[in-house]
Amino acid sequence: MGRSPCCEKAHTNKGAWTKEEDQRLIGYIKAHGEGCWRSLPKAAGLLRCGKSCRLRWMNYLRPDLKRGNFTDDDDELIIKLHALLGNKWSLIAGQLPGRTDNEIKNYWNTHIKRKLLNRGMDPHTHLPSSPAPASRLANAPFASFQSSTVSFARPSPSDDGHSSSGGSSDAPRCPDLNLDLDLDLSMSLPCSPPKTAPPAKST
DNA sequence: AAAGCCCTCAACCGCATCCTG
DNA sequence: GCAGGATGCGGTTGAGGGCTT
Repeated sequence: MGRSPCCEKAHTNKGAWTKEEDQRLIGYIKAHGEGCWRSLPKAAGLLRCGKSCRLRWMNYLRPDLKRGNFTDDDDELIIKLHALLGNKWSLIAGQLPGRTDNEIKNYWNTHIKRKLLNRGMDPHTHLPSSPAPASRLANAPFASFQSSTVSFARPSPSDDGHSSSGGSSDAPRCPDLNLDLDLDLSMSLPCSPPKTAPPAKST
């Protein structure tokens, strides 16, 4: 089916945002709040698609964003969450206040993937990428997490390959596991302090 | 000092899901 | 119950910067 474009592409800017555009967007959202992304660009005087505005705000302009410097704890948490959730970046981001799904996704692809590969682990399955001796497993902190903490049955993301976007029939939102994330995570993070602070909801 | 290569991050695109009429 | 519209998510791409040769 021909999906109508989300905006009049002929009249929208694309590419990097300018300072002025940022200021307009920030000013508008401060005055009117988030929401109605489709109509926001026009109302704010921006020649941008609503999706682009939302993305810019969510990933870059939001005041509560914590940028740069992932800690080792963050790394481990992301790895564990990825083992639990797969490529559900927004869910993972939800456990890391101040971080965005895009940021985590990029960080995963650039840093953590390599980190896991260096540990001899497959970044998709979180299993040893090659038949590894037990001693090697013991060297990987996450391996112990795998075997001892994560005993839930989760079809490996790359197992079927087409788990993309969870577009499978009538499955509920998180079909793969019982997502008591808040509980499970807070009690299964051996290496991180009780940092299960809920997303900083100011006001 | 210059050229080429690699890495990182911001942004875009298309699809899936949710919500409302 | 159905259809259409809006929003959110994940994958992918391109530009810019830094590093190496």
